[in-house]
Amino acid sequence: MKKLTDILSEKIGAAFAGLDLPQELGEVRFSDRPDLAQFQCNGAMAAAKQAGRAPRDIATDIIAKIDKGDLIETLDIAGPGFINISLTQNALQNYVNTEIAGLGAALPENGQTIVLDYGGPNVGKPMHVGHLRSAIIGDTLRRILSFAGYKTLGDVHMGDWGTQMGMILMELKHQYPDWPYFDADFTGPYPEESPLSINDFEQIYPKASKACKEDEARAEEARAATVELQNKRAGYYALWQHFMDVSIAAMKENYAALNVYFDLWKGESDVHDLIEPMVAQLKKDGHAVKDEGALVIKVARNDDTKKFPPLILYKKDGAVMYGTTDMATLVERMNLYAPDKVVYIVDQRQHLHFEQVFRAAKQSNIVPQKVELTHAGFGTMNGTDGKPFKTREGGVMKLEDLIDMAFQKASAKIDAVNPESDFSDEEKNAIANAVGIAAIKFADLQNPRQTDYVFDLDKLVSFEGKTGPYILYQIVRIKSMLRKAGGFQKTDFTVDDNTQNLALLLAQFPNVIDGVVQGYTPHILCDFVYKLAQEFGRFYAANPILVEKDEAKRNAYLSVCAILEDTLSKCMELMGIDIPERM
RNA sequence: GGUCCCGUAGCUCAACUGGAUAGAGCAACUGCCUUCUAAGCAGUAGGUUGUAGGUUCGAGUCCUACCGGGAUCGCCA
Repeated sequence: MKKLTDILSEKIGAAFAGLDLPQELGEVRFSDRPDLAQFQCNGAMAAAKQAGRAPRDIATDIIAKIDKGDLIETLDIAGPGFINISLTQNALQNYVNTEIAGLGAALPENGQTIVLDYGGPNVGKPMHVGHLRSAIIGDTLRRILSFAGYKTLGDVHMGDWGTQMGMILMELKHQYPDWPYFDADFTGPYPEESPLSINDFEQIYPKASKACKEDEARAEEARAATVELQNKRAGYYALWQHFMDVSIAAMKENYAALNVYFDLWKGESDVHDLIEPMVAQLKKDGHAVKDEGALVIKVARNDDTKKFPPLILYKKDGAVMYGTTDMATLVERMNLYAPDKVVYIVDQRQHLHFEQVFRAAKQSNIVPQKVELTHAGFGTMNGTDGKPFKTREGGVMKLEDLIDMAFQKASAKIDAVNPESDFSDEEKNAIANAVGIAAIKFADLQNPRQTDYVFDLDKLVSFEGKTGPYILYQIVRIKSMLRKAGGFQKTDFTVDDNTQNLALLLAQFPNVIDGVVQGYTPHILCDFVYKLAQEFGRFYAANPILVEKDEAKRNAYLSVCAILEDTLSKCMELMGIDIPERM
């Protein structure tokens, strides 16, 4: 899937080189003035100073050196020195047919392995809307990187080993002191059934958290319990095991509903046994040192412009922190997968933490220098008041409640739009589900990854305008049309006045994929698929296709629609959004 | 206080990392269903890109100052 802009850049770049100017100046991009040309090159203006000549003169010389061949239709200079380029209809058509049409298959493997760390649900807490972004962005990046040729490994990386576990254990001890799990003399065996269901956790954690905040003794108790759990005290460990079973079952349900998948279901606890040897080695090599009662790795550098606190391996009470498990997790990942890149899709507020971990990992050679460690942070989900999102009751909205809300709304919409539909209950539910999930995922993904965004429930379950359901709708209209067309003579993509914009958009697909891969920014794909769907909408409204009398034209347009369906569907697939046959 | 991020249409956000006339959606207004799904299409209106300077052929984008908002800065994650 070679980029059209690369093909043109090579050609123009060679002309620059021929004038003893840097080849990079020949970089060509899709034009932001489509009324003037399809492509533009701004290099002549950039070259003006260094060449000591007027930009338009340079542009004139560049153009004179270029053989238009069958590729370029027009090549001219505009404004201060823009070089405007448009392709011949044939060239554009060939490109779409050879590089874009039938792109169902992923790109060839590039030999690189990339570990993606996303999800990050906590054991012992129900999943809420705050878990949405990491899951959706991470899973989409996994799909896109995979499509782009990487070997990807998505790891859910559960929070199952931190202080919140001690807090929950102690809260339960206060509520149920008679449970055998808390009896240090109990010799087992412990019950096989979990004494708690996932719904119980809704109450327990908030209570535990409140107690620890208000009462230092309780906080201390929780910290101590955490250490004991991490040392695998039998009763605590057995109870913790129940938390795990119950929580993981619930997580799997939530993630499956969102079409979010993981290759690895690892958690902080999985690397527990790696911590001791890792720390021993770090001490031996002089990386880990005692400081203010804790064992730390110092990561500050002389040229730092901000304060870099050390990474704490062991707190003064002996418990490990998430930095410790993150380090040990890197040890494991290097051993098991030897990735070229590790990307963390985690809240932006943890950026400093990851900078610390990355420095520590590189300083100690736990991670080889050439391995790329990236924190692809995402912004906070704020309420309409601009503060971190909370429900009216002050809590957070559960993920399954959000999903159900979207489902209900989609269901009502189906009834309203088509009251006499022949949808079976089963099909209707499937459609409502697909529409609801599409709405939620697309609404989230279209926000740039890095910035905070406002959690607006109405917007999240909206079906009109720049939304997931809009795109599904356009695809469904194509499907419906192709069904009604029955058999038709399939042709290549034909470029004419009515399909030119579509062709030009389709041609941007490789640039879009590349853009997402470079910046880990899925919203670029959202923009693309929306524009494409919109352009189809125009085409569809302007050109009645099924009733077209000219059979060659009818076939050609139906074929264009088929290629559009493939591309649009591919984009949705890359976001893990299912498409119904009808809606 | 140090460091970093943000401020673009009434609202929510884009703008391919310095390019031409700053674009979408929502909300508002006007048209379009006896042609393929109106969850749609076409159109109108809406802007001194927080303010003031600067850098240059060219600034929403870079620099400086100020105003306003946010994040973060050692034993939570």
